[in-house]
Amino acid sequence: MATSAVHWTVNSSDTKRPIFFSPSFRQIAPKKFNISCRSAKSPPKSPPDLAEPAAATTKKTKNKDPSLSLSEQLRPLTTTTLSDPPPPKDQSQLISKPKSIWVNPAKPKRSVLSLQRQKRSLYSYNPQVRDLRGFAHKLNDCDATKVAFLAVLEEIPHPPTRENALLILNSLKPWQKTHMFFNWVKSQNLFPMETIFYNVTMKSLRFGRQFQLIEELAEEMIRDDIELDNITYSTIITCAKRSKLFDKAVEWFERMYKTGLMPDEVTYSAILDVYAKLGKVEEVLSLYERGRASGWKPDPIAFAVLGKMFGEAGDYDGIRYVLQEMAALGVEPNLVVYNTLLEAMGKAGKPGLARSLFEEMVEAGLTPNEKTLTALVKIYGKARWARDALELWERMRSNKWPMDFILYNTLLNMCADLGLEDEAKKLFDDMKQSEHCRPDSWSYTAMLNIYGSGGKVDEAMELFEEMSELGIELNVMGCTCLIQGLGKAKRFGDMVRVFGVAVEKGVKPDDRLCGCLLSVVSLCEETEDEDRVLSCLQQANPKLVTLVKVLQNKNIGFDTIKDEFRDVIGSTAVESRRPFCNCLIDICRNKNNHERAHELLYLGTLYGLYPGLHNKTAREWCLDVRSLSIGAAHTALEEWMGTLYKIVQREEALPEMFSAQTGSGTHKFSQGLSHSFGSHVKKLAAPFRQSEEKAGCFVATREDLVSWAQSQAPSSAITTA
DNA sequence: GTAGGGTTAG
Repeated sequence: MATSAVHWTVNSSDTKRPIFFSPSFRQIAPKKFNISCRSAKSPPKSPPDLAEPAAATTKKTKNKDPSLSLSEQLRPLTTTTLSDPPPPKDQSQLISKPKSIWVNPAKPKRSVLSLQRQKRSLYSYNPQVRDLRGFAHKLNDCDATKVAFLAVLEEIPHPPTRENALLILNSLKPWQKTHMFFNWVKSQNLFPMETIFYNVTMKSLRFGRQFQLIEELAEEMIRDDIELDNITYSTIITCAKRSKLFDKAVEWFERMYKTGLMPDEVTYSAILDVYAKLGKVEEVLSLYERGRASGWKPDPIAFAVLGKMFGEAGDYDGIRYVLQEMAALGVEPNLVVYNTLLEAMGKAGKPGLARSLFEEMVEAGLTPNEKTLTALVKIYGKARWARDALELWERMRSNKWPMDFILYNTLLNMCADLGLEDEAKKLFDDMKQSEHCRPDSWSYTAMLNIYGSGGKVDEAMELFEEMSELGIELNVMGCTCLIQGLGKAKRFGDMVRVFGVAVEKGVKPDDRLCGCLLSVVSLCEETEDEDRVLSCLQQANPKLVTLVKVLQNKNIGFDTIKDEFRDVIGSTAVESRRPFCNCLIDICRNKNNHERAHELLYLGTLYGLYPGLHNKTAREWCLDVRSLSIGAAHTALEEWMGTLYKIVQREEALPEMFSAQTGSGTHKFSQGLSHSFGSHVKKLAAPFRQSEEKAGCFVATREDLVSWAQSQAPSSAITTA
């Protein structure tokens, strides 16, 4: 056994423990990463080797036997992590030595990263800096053709010595210019091209996402025996990452190890981010730990990477782990870390904790920036925390915290989420008067959302005209909001016109827009209007129109309906399936075609569009219609009453309580499902009454229900399936 | 845009 190998496993007999095995870590170990599953009992058969420990005197360290790639090295870890048996129960040592550090002078552990960050060379002052900068600007401004560039190069004010060339190279902006200048300097053969020239050029190429060129330069360095250092590798890796070429990023990291170069913390956190972006949480954590075991004290950037990763996974335990690690290591979170963690808290669905974290940040003396506030506003909006959102807005204004147009738009979206029409209008006007935050397509969309759902059709149409005048693009969501508002106001003519303009301008109708058009169909009273709306829908989704027509043909049998329905729903985006079914039911009910409505509800249930519609416990049966349209909710109620009637007739067991949930419609613009459902209960003379404690909840006892059923004539009017 | 790493919108 290679005892000098990097620690793959935790030996329960070890007296020295890495800090990450502290009890606090165990309490909050992130999901899917149970370190305790690793045991010394079954280490990999041939523990892989990484590099030698860094020698204090050398800048970089070579690996004597770099035979295994990183992924090969990681594989045993990831395959054993989940399959190994849990460790022995005796954890008393862990608890008694939470702060011990993974360093045993008698048996030094292999390092996975160099603790010394690569030093940069120092610049000496160049007295010609002004001339050279000016010249670089000339090169930046000239035509990007080779001819034009070479013509300007003739005017170089001082000879292109190493220092002069480097200064110019550093001042060039578009990657094409940097690349041309680099090639020119190389062709002059005045001095050997050192690593720094490649690094500067690569950085510029990275701005242009020119990964292929960067890779060519790297290969050229290898060919010409020019050293690739940590700066070279981190630039290559991050360029690949930003171009979403993750396999390339990993490949170059592995190549680096194979040449024996140790990553420093910059390269190391770059690769952590690569694995994080790939969603490889276990790999990231094993790299993190092994870095920690090498004596690395991660900096805020590394923690931002971890925080982002856990946020993307919605993993709240992971977020707590990051906070805990920072506290244990005495690393103060900076603004970016706070921003990342706030965002992560939002994604993990923890608005209250996000709020506390924000207050902690402000108390620590940090000033929130646009990104901080955007994250928080979004969280409050999604949580429907109107009071917190408005208080925050007030604080933003009084503290003069920074605003940008993304924050403005997020505030507008928050207003739409909360139905804050006046506030939205004020924000929108602020934007119009501002210099740098003029309303864009997003802002208009948010306003169309607010006006469309708030029934302010004239205001919405005014914005629509304004957009045309200002040349602001109407996107599919704005179009949907507008059509929704116009449909509700029964302004079918305007609706058809808006749809036509939108399609003409390139809006591609999606399933949400089709669902919206379908809901407008359900609102039509005149055949003429219905035909106009259907003709729009015909352009967007002809199969859906066919289904609407088939449903209205009473001669067509259930099996055909079922086939057509399955066909349409199967090719519909998942989030639009239930709305489609709801609208189809509404359309049938409006045409007094109740039988079809019941068939559709049956089909919707059959294909899983209404999960959780019925909830049964021994004590209570509940009908939850909160995600149903009015027509669908009525249909479901009728269906339920029919079923309950039969159960009573058959004298089967019944619970004590029955309830129907419609929701109370906290949203200002909600349709009043509760009210309409209540009317339908009355119409059916169903024994439910509105609960006094809970709005949007209708309740009945077993006795109510039994006496109701007994009072019904056997040929009850209630439709039963 | 200091030769290299991390954060904002349906």
